[in-house]
Amino acid sequence: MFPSVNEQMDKIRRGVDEIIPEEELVKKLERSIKENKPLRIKEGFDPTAPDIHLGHMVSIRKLRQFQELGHQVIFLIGDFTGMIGDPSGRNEMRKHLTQKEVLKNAETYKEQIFKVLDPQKTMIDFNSRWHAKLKFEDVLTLTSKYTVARMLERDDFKKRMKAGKPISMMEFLYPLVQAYDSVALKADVELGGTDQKFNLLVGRDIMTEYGLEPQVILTLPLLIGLDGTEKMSKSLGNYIGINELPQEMYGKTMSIPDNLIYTYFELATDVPNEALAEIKQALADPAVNPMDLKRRLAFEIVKIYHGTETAKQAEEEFDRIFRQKKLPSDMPELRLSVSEGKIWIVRLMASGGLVQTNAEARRLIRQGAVSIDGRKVTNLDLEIELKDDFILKVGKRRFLKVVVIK
RNA sequence: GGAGAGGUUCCCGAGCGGUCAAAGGGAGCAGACUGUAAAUCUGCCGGCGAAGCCUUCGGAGGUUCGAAUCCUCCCCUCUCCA
Repeated sequence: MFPSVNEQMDKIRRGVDEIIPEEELVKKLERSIKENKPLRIKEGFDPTAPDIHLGHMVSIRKLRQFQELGHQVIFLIGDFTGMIGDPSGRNEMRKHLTQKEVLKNAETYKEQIFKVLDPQKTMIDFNSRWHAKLKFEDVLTLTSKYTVARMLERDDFKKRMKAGKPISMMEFLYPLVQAYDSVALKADVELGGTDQKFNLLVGRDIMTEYGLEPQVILTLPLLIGLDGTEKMSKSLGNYIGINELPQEMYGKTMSIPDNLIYTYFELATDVPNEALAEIKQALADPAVNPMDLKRRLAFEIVKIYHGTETAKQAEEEFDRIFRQKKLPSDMPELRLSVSEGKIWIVRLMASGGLVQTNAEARRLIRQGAVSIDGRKVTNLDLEIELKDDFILKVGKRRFLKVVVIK
């Protein structure tokens, strides 16, 4: 029923940062095979961020692999922990979401994760289910099982203490709250980013305290975002969302720094391990243009979320616009009436949605980024006579077709 | 409870009575170059039909011809002592 332990471990190990401890995972797998019982694989998600991006997909895809191996995935929505906010960095206490909002976000999650996960082998749960019921007494019991010194070992807390940054008591409790999720779910394995290592380890300790077999921890590298330095995140805007248009996805992928190509192949695509090795070699070869590998990467990524055909189209479109410098096959239109006579270039850019403010429009014109039907605009006061249709281009990739209605 | 330090534009971080829409870095955007929305270099980077004006430096008042800078109260944070 289940593949052999070795076979499973091979698959599980790819793209993983750490398995803590590996021997325990092997034992769990052995037992699972013997008793013909799937392992319970858990990962927690923030209820406020239903915009899933490639960074989230690194671990979600790993969950999928566990499903392929026959295991049970528990997709835990941290609607309770969400109001605390994970104490990573500078984020603050979150707003308490209503039941309605939580369910709505959960729907959004489903719609996205099931592009990759198998709904049959996915259990979606909410941690408010147990946390909301805990009495203060239970909370005290939980806190009695861990010490301040150990909690301060968390790298983030340590740094903030040193830097004189605030740590709220609530945040301080966060790892314990999350750890209790594993107790409630009796998880066999918990996945998370490398930044979650501490929290996941607390989960192990707390499970033992509650007389359960501790979960095995699997940490996955954090995917670096489009900027090439920070981890991919919605708040930094350096992400590729899996619901984005194929065109956007392709282009954004092409915008990653070349030195990230391999990592993206490894963490964000399905290319087999042998192909990965080839790619690594090719990247080291000065005769190979990294662009070609990046095109392949962009193609692979779009393919996962939109299918092969669409990925091809995205590629053609990208080539047309950026390599051949031609017009896109499809662009937003702005309809204006001849009766308006003339329109000021700056106003046109703003009303066409090409810029946010007039100042931005002026700036772009000054920088030589604006053209009409291919002719550069240099005059800030230009009044355009509305006679025939024309194409307004701003920068390399903002286009607007102005249609004049007669 | 006591004594200090601090809250600055998207982020980090300088400024400490006018020359401040506020140094520097990051992000972002643009141009050049190119092999790509890579890298690199250069420029821009609150708003307004704009050589003037408006809004911004935790909040509310006040001093002053003039405040991010000084004073008062309030909110928030940190450090040390208890």
